[in-house]
Amino acid sequence: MIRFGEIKKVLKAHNLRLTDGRIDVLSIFFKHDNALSLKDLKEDLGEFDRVTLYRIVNTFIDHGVLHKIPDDSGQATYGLCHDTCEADGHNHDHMHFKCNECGTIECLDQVIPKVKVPGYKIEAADLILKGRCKSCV
Amino acid sequence: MIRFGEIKKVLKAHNLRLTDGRIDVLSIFFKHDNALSLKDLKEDLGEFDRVTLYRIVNTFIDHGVLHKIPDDSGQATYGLCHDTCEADGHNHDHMHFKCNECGTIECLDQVIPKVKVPGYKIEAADLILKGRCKSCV
DNA sequence: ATATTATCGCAACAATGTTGCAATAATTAT
DNA sequence: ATAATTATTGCAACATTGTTGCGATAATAT
Repeated sequence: MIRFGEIKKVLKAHNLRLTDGRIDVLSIFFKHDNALSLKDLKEDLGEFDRVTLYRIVNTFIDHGVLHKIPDDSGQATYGLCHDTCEADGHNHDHMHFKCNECGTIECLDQVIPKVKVPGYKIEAADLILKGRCKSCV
Repeated sequence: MIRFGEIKKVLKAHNLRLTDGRIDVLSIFFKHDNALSLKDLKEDLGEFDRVTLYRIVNTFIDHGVLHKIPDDSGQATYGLCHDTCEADGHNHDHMHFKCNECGTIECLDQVIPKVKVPGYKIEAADLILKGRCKSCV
């Protein structure tokens, strides 16, 4: 069960107005514990304006509510941010996992190991593991 | 200087016919040492059929000549594969680097550190580092 | 309750992904 | 070297997704 108070808190914390669309989108993310693509969201929402959804997701990214997870399929997915993300910058250090079987992408708790590359200044990293998830092993 | 023999060898090795378009595309990859997007290629090629380019790149991926590097910009880039890639599967373990300054994406020689996640079967990994590249530090 | 300001919904266009198919080019067999 | 075979190209066409502008509408502040 998703509490409205939870949702409200998140939106307020990120300086976002409480609108129906945003509440619906955020609810969907709370309901799932995996990352979702725009397509997933659209399907879950049913009748919903494409552009509005696009803008809601982008606004969420800008305000540190969601983070974008790149995928070589071309279909990016989005995952909920942790408390550490704000409008002025994301702050992620966890890995992602993509299941080759069911296609699900999820955020893992594990932290990306720090690597060094001579001559380069590394500021952030994206690690996407691929294989079989818990449910598909 | 790019040798035609080099190009020919690669195409033949992957069971691909030697066509003008493929030679041109492959030349571009040999000429650069960073990954390239479809847009980059199109610009470099000048007059060139969009669909043909799209198919050439996809064919190259299918046959293990190029690999796709996901990027959260939505614009995927492509990099040359090493000898280990064949039509029946890619075999990469190197990291990628994206420069936040100049936008360039390159393949690094360094190998992605192996990680384990309890309950998951990991078969492959994509690591994209972000920061300042050698030229932009 | 009203003023202010952000968001929505729609139209519109751009860019990219994708398929079918006839024309053409590359390879193979003769 | 030529003909037969097979793969690739170029184009049209359509689907999907990204993106902007703008008036209507809804959310917050006064």
